[in-house]
Amino acid sequence: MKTKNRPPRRRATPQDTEASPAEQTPDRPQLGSGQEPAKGLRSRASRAQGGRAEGGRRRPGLAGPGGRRESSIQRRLESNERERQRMHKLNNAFQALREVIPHVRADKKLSKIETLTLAKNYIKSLTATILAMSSGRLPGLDGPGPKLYQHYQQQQQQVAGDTLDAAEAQPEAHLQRYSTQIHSFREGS
DNA sequence: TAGGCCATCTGGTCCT
DNA sequence: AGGACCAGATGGCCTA
Repeated sequence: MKTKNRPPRRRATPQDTEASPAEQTPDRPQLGSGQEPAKGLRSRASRAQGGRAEGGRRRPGLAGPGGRRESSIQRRLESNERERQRMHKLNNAFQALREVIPHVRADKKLSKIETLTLAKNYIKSLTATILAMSSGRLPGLDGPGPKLYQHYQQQQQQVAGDTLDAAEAQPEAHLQRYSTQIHSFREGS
């Protein structure tokens, strides 16, 4: 696996697009995202927002001065901004998730798919650990142990039924898989 | 240079 | 009706 340790990318500002009018094409509207400026590079927002005829899908409806109505363009710009904010929230959530997954090399940022996969198996390993502790300590007595274990068994039977993967239903397998993934991520594979 | 990852735009669809 | 959500498209950045 390659490293994904590059610095966060900047986003465009209205100033950006104004600062590079030569790169703008007349067939796309100007958008403003209100983010911090870039250094030497056009931001994604700047690019895709219509600076050039590249970045993002090109729509015939947007083409040409006589393309869309002003109100339609304005709605699209507002929609773009909302979508951008939504994706930023999603990315913030990913970052928060990365920060609670232990045993990950600090200098290597997990990709989104790595984050989700590792988190899933981390949760499973924690569940297996809790079960091992509670069922061993409270066999047949009052308390969460037996109920939790029953619930877990039901879940695992469902998983096994869905995936036809018997190993997936074994708590030990979760811990093993998590450990393996941590190891592989650490090695940058 | 290829491949992986990402940000952004966009139109369609779902939801409130 | 308007916003949220989703997936496809596109091109830039980075590493091996």
